[in-house]
Amino acid sequence: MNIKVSNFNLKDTVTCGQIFRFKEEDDLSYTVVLSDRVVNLKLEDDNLIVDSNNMDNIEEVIKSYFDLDFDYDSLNDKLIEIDSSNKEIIDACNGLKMINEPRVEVIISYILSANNRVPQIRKTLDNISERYGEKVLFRNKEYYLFPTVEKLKKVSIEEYRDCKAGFRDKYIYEMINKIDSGEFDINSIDNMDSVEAMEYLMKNNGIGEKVASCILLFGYHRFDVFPIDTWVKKYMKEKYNLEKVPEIRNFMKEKYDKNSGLIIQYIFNYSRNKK
DNA sequence: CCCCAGGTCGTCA
DNA sequence: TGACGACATGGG
Repeated sequence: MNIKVSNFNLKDTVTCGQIFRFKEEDDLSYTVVLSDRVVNLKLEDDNLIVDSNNMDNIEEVIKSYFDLDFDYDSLNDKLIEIDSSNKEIIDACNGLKMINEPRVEVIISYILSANNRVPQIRKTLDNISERYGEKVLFRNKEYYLFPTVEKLKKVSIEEYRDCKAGFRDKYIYEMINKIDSGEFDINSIDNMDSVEAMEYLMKNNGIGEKVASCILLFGYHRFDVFPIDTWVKKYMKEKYNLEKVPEIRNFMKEKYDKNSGLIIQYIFNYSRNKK
């Protein structure tokens, strides 16, 4: 089926480091494992061609996951108004959307991201999914959904280690069990402002400032938090001669306030692609 | 064999 | 608070 889209940059949205479990196909379409199904997406002009093993409610599912109904244009205009040099950065990844990732998956994914490389994060997530997630057949190939908490609560620290989680094995184990017991309530974050939400997330082992902001940005659509990583640091050093994280944080907060997370993601993408 | 990765933790001052 | 080494894993 087709979905009419405008200003949607499928490639950058999928590949810019928000999500890990996707594959670029030979025809330049993207196969992505969502929470309850596998989808293949191909962009032809303003048509998003969607295929899936489960087409129920597919338009709503895709629009929600890829944030297609959110108005980015006016935010982008605002960012350019604040600093006209942002035009180059935004143009470089124009149409990039902030994905709405399933919450448990985004928490586990970014716990894994600490001191880790993207291919390794992906491999570990695939291992966990293959061992404990539901198998799905799509276009004659096997895929595995990210496991439910019901499944993961039975997984031991050693088993996470076997999935190559490394020293983060215990963090995942603890987090899943807190989610299962209700000690950590993934939905209570909706009722917190971002400062409270950061504190709530960072009470857990394995979640620091960087991981917490990724979780809020990609899992909770919070544009007022922003991860500061090596690529952003590099850009800030070159452009503004800012090196320390607190300095960068204050600078961005003052300059962009509620939209710092969005411009940071553009900067990340820009800086990383430029190499 | 060393270095590092979308960092965080524990420890020690 | 702030600095600093350790930490699993795998690729360069």
